[in-house]
Amino acid sequence: MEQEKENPQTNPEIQDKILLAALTLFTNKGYFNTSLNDIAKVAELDNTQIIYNYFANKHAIATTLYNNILDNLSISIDDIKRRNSTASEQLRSIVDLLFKLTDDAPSIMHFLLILKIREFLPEQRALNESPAFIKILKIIQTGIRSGEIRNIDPQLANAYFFGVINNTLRMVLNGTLDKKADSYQSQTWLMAWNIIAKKSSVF
Amino acid sequence: MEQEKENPQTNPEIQDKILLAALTLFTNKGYFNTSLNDIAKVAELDNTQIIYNYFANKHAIATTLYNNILDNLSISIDDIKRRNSTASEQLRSIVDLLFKLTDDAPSIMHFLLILKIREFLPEQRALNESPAFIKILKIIQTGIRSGEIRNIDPQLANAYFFGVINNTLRMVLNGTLDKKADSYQSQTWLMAWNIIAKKSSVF
DNA sequence: GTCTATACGCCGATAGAC
DNA sequence: GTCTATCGGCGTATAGAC
Repeated sequence: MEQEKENPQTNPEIQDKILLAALTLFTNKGYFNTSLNDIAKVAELDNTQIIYNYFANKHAIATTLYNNILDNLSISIDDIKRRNSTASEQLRSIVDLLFKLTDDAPSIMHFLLILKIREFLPEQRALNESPAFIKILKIIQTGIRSGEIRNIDPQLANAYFFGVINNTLRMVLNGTLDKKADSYQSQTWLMAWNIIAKKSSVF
Repeated sequence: MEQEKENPQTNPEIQDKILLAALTLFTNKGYFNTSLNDIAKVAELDNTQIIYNYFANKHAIATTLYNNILDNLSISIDDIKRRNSTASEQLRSIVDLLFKLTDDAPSIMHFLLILKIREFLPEQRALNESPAFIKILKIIQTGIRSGEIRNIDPQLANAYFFGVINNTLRMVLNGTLDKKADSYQSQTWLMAWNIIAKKSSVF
């Protein structure tokens, strides 16, 4: 009922088209302003009802989107942790990923940073309770123990660091900052990192 | 049609009750999950139709709420500018106001920081184009000219400073930070100010 | 100005022919 | 698996009696 059907008897490309159309529409107009008809049109389906071959209902489309995005993020973070040893390097790589996503896949970042997901997926756990975000908090905790990060409440460090990062990206997404995210990245990273770093050794 | 009726022939207290009920419900459940019936119930009206004596439609309720909140904010900022001379003092007072509001009127801050207003009020200008937020940007620009604030893009300074402030308040509002906003205020102000201040003279 | 009744539109979802 | 037809519900808004 609430999930993606397990055996879509049809083209998996169509499923992707539906998900992509839904992502675009949800971020542009909002979940409640988007009808299944809208999704079918943007996905270039002949018929609205085709959607029901792939998803039980509109809600299931949003759930799948949400899970796909968070799963990918979680996998990327695992990868980053494997490739980098220090908290500083790991956070630096995560910031790198988020800025890249903002330029290359703004809808995904819009979904994560701007949409009020609880409004249409009330049964899903909050973003900061998802594996991806728990892993980020753990990186911060590790950084505090290793002495890289100042000894403050990890949640506060998290709030400060990603306050700077995410707010900058939000302003790129909504056009208040008019250049590509990429052009703000190095400066923004420095600012965010220096807030929580033990010494401002980066300057 | 889209506005509050000019001559409500009835009790203005009822209008306030409707607005307060709507604010509560919009922030708790979201605009689209809130029906006029819900609002009537929370406002303790005998009848849903009474709402139409005060507002042309649901949309007009949201518009009035939005304008009231932004008007009050703008007035408070005018007041703050009158009472304080330096950019640092003015920003400090604005932060003070925002933290107070978070503890005393969380719905208002929830409306400002968490709701995706464009989704249900698409015709309204964006938050950062409202008088209140333009005034804040001007304070930052003044601070840069006077040498209090480092010479960077004012919008970037804005993004960094309020990234820290607003993200902290967001986490208080959603419970990720479990104490009152008040207990994080002085530390958070220091962090935010030191990002944009010319010298870290505050330490 | 209050309140009941009801119209109307939209949209999600189902049924069933092919 | 496609597609047409249609149901049913919800919620906004109107009409009109009192």
